[in-house]
Amino acid sequence: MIDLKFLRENPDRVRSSQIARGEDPTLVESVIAADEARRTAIAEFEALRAEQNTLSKAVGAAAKEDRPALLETSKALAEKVKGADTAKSAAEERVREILLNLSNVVEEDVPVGGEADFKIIEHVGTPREFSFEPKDHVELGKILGAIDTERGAKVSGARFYYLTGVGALLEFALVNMAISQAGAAGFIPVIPPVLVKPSAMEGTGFLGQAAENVFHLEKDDFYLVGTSEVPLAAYHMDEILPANKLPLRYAGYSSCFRREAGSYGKDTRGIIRVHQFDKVEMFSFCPPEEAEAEHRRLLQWEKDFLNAIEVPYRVIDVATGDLGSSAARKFDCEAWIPTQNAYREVTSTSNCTEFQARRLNIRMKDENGTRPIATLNGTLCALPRIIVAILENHQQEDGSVRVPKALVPFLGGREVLTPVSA
RNA sequence: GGAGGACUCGCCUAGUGGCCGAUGGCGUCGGUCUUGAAAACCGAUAUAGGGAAACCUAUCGUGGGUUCGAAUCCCACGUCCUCCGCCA
Repeated sequence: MIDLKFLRENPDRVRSSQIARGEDPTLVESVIAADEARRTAIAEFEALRAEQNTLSKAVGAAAKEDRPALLETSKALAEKVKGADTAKSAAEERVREILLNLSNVVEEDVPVGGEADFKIIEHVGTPREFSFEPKDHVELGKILGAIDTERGAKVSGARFYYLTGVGALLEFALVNMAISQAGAAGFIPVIPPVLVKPSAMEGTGFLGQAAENVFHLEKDDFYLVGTSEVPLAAYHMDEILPANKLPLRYAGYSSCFRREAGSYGKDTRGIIRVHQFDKVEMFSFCPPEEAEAEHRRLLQWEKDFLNAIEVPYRVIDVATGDLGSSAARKFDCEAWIPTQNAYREVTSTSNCTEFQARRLNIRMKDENGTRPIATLNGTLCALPRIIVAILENHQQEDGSVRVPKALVPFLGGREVLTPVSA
């Protein structure tokens, strides 16, 4: 949710942000009009209410014989107050409704355009030249006894999989490596709930344009989170955080669930796009004026992790039209996937400024009083995709896979993953 | 799932229809005293909204209701605690 006052004072900023995103700029006018109506309604209600309050006091103080007359007027007034109250609530609700449909205001130098209009910030590492025909991760997963997509489909359907043997071990190793890296950077490790109430889902902005991609348990009105960003952001819902504790950084490890509606036919092979996967996510609460710097730090930690697993990747500045509604800016890291001859998104970091915090009613307190706080998130390690990147980039001709140096200690000293006998 | 009990301003607490935005203590902040500190004493100490301002309005777990008037009465829900049953 963007700030009403900011919108009132900078309608043009908001309008151009909406246009850059390819979203409706006329919402700005709607909010301003609704806000006018709201303020009028509030003034009316409050005037009546004040009158009623004084009158009510008079009733209590009045002599017995004067009461009936006073009660007469009071009763009539009570009716009016009720009406004005309803009108006020409706007007406020109206403003909120429109406000919730407005996306966050994008940062000034974000590239404008759609999904394809991202700007490449840098390339790190060079795609390897293979002296043999590289196998894809599905095949490697089979050879290593690490990934079983067939049985995943048998048991749960398309886009499900089992990680087995060395595949499961690889997940544990990567999670431990991620958590230990995060811990060194001051993140508090967290294992959050993955079923959340609508308020948490809505507060983080996932019930808007992203709604079709979340699993909903209708009977119990729970949502399955698509990322631990949700329970991490909502962790401090309705709280005021003291400034001297900021930035507060959390590293959440959880399963993530995504319906992948509208992606039929995309990435149907393998575990690039699945309904359920595990992820270590960084989340940060910090003062708004530090958000941009914090965003850069999150990006750096993502790069550190990718550097540690020794895969080539590039960093892109995601274009306005491809940002989530909460994000003012987003950087993606895309790892090189040899068999696709392409860079594919493996991590992503967003600066949500005060947008999420305002919806979740999270504020900070310093000597100048309470004010909104900024929230940021970034993927440290999305398991399946990182596993894909490792298997495909470090494979050897015989189907074995070299373990990146940094990961070796987390795999009990194992330096190579070797094919299991058939 | 069943039976009870609780929920008040950072914490603890007073408050059963108008004098209550709300008592007192603790904590915190400022001051007096002191070389400094402690103690003692004095004072301050919620949030949001409307208004140019004076000031006004809302908030006692949440939402409804009764009433001229609700922290206080009624209903529903939520959370926590205790006991019973079931269970990884």
